[in-house]
Amino acid sequence: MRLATWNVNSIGARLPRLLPWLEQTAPDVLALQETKCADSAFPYADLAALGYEAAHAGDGRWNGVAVLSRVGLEDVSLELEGHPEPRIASAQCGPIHVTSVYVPNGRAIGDPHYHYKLAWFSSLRERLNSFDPTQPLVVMGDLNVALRDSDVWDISAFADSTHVTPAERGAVQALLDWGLVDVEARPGKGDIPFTYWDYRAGMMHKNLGMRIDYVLTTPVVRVSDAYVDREARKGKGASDHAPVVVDVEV
DNA sequence: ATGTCATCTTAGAGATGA
Repeated sequence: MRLATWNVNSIGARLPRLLPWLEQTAPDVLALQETKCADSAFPYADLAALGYEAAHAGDGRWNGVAVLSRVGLEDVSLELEGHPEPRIASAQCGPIHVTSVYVPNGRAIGDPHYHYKLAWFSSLRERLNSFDPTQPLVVMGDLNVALRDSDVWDISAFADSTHVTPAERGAVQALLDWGLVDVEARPGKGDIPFTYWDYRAGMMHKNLGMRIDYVLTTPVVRVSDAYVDREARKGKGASDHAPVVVDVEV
């Protein structure tokens, strides 16, 4: 099976890039983040034409997540207890239970959104208690955390910044401690497999990026290949995130 | 690194968030 995750930064704006990418890459399951789309405007028909069912949580301008699948879509859940924003969507997709997550950005250390981010992570970890780490399970999406110093272009630029604090890293580590494995994409042409580059200041051109999009799997999901599709980040009309593509066997 | 992008309000540029 081929799994992928992609923060598309508006599915409406990205549809001319997303649909050809789906045809070319042909994932069996795709987790989307930042659809920025009311459910009534979600392009179900365009996706169905390519063979995908979709479970979408979205309320308009901000956030919004989805799970697309062409191998079945059962037991859909769009809720994280205590957190009404549409930041989680999960479903059983064939043999694997898949969850798409868009973790709050946090904005600045000490900001109310920073505490919200940590609380959201805590709820996500609690939610795992209703699952079995010996079963095939994937949690993927935009975690808005760089686990290691090497996951950002220059750690010295992140003094007093979010995404790299011990508390945020600890929140991701808690997911790993439950039994999830952080799938490491193979490097491209000698580059670090960043997944996000700011639109501003030529960051993509200079490869000043961050690895903040993750595919986390239980160990029974055997990974045969994983890569970041940097081509999808290039050119006109790109998202500021690149997709992460992972081939697995269950 | 702060050089962009997407969306909403409301009719054209500013606010917001990332």
